[in-house]
Amino acid sequence: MAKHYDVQAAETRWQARWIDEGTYQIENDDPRPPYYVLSMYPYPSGQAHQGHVRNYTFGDVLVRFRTMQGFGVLSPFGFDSFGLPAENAAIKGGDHPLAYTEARIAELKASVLRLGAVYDWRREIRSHDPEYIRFNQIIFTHLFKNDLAYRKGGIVNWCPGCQTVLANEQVESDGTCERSHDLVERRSLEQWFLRITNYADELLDALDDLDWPDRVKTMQRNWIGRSEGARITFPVEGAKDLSIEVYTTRPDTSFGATYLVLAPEHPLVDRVTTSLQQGEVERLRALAAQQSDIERQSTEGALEKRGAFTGSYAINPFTKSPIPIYIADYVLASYGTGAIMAVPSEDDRDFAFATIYDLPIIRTVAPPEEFAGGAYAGDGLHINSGFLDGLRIAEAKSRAIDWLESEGFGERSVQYRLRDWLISRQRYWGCPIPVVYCDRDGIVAVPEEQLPILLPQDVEFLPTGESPLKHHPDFLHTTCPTCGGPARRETDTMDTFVDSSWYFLRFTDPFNTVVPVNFDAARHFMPVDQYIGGITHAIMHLLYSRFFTRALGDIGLSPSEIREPFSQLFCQGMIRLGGKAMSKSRGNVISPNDYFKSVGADALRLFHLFVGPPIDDIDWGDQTNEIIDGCSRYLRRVWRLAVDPESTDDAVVSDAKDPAAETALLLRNVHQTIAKVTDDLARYGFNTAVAECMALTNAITRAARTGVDRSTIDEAIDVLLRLLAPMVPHIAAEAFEERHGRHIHKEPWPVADLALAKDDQVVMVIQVNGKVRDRIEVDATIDESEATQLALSREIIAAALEGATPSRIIARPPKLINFVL
RNA sequence: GCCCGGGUGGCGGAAUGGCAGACGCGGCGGACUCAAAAUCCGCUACUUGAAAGGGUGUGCGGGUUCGAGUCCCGCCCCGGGCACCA
Repeated sequence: MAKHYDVQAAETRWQARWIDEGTYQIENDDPRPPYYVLSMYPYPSGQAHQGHVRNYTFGDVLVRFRTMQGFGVLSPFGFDSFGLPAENAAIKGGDHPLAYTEARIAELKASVLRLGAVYDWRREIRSHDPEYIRFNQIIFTHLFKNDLAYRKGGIVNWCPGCQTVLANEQVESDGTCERSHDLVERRSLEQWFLRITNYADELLDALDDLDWPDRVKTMQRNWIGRSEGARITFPVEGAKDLSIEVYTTRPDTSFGATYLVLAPEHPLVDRVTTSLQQGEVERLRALAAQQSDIERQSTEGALEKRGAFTGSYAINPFTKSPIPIYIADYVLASYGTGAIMAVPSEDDRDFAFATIYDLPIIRTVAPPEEFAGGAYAGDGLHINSGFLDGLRIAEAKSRAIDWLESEGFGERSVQYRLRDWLISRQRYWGCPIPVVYCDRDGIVAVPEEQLPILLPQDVEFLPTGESPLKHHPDFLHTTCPTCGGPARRETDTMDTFVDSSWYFLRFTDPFNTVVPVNFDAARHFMPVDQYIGGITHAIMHLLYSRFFTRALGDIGLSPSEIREPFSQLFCQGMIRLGGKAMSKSRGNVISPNDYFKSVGADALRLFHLFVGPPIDDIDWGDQTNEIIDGCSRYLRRVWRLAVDPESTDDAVVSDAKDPAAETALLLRNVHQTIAKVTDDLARYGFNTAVAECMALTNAITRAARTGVDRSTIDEAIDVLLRLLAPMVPHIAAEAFEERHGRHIHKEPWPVADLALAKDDQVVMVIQVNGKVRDRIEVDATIDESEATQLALSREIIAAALEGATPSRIIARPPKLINFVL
């Protein structure tokens, strides 16, 4: 009597067993070669969605595959459990963020367990755990002491929807908040920053050697935005002690600098503005201050209203001529020196501005004959440029800088688009910044032994837009750790990206209660061999993590030789429903739970692996359920083949051929499949790995019908089950146990015997003038002349040649022969 | 505007410069069944042809090559990222 496969029972039984037996627990002194597979830890949003399923399935396949290959695989899981949704829910009258978050974690964890993804759960991290908070705060105080964390006032991004400031990385290019999509405002506030800019060059240069997708590397390069040029000092005419420094990437065009432009917020604006121009300058400053970034960066609108003359002049050090000083909103205070020299002949914006304000335009690079007019940014010979005349751009640049340096008017300078990372948030549900403000001692970091500073539980969540911590006297009022006098506690919490910037290091030894990172464990497992997650984190999380890994190393909290956290990164495609990315905030989520109940986790996993290349986006559409049913059907077929062979024996015989040849064919198939699947899994070719397994299944079915002996078929089935084990772990385990009483996930990965995999008969294609005219089966060792003779002996070929003698014969035995007339 | 991807049957997708369409979905036909479901077997790019066979075909136009989905040049379309950064 055939054994029925009860999907629910089998899947939950194996899931319990992997945990109970600690199959995927790993010790830090494990003697096997280490291998670290990590899926980006999720924000706990409740039930898993298909994006999670996809991510964790890919990771799980690698964990199980590498384990079977003999690696000591570290596969941890955790939750990025601080964040706004929990607090917003509380404000809307829901549970306390803590209760809310833990309930959502429980839901998500249940889905992950039910998917059959395996982790060393002893290592689970939750960002809101007091222990994790403590280490986060210890790291912060070390960053503070090493001057990598600092407090600074200035213009910052304020999201009215989230009621907090944001890092530059969290503002989209259209000036909206990356979370809430509210228009971000500019406010002048004092905030906490981390000095990521100290690492700008290293973060940029190290990208070259990283095995990451090019688009992610490009995005990081653009974000860091290194540019090389010069700072040039322009003395202000008639004011001995006053000069304006500009940054330019084109010092070679300095002879064409016909005016200067300061950002409206530039500190010298007041000093260079004459009383006559006061009104005009004030009008523009007021306008710029109230404008959002989006308006200010718009290229639309009349430039007439966007600039103002200050009334003063500066001396161009190259020409010694006085040039007017303007202010304009298109010059950003935060980049370079907040002031530019305008060269209208070689810069589009300057050209447009100069045209409207009727400022002189002097060409310093000769444009080509056919040039239509306007600003010319291309290469050419310099003109009107004194000692630079006749030079091309590159040479002129370096000569100009040499001159500036020798004359004392400026120097070579490198600028970055990257700004320091603003990490303070005016919200409750995050890691408190462990600092107090004392009237006597100023800003004081809380000593390590007094950490963690935990969030008070007894707070009220009101829709006032202010952090409840500000109104919690017991939290707010404290004593200064230095002088013991009264002090005020910092009420801002950290950006949750801080939590996720080092959790992968913590995973290597989360049991350690003394230090954030255990050096030995980090050296053993780091860097992460395979990091898997969405492209949405291409800049923020991945850049911050690269920065943290370096910074922690440099301040002695982690081994300093570990510079890069993730040696290989894989960004899976999105899942779209109705043309839109599937996400909880859009409410177009398809829960995996229904599929667990109907077809089971294996079928759903198989679908995600098979449907297409993992890097591509997938559309969840009308056909999706049919494909999932097809996956389920395939698995039932494998079950019957492996556990219930009688059902296939019924159909036997009709096809009986030469059993010896068929047996050899099957064996060849088996070993070719092993080679292909092994290769595919190592390079994320999951869809083709599945296809190969299906093809092998077809071959075994046919072999059973054509009289191949039982032992060869059994051998093939056992290989098939082992190849499938990482992808569909439950049914493979159940079938293998049924057949052998052993645990398939403790079996070694099959190794291809290349001698057996070799074809001895192959199909040779015969072409005439590159067109396929015939194909014949030949010996794989056939040589050129044999192949040619054989091909010429074919009637079809003789007919195609029409008696002519080929002028050329391209022979590529045993695959192809091409007669060229 | 700049920088990445991508464009292959009815659909998802395969193809180290060498048989285009593996594998699957859907469809069609058959076997089993009283019947249905399930399962199994076969066919399934387009076109012409009764058939054998022929012709055409990987977004468009050129090129390299004995041979191009694949390499090169120029376009078109789709998706994504960046964009007063001096």
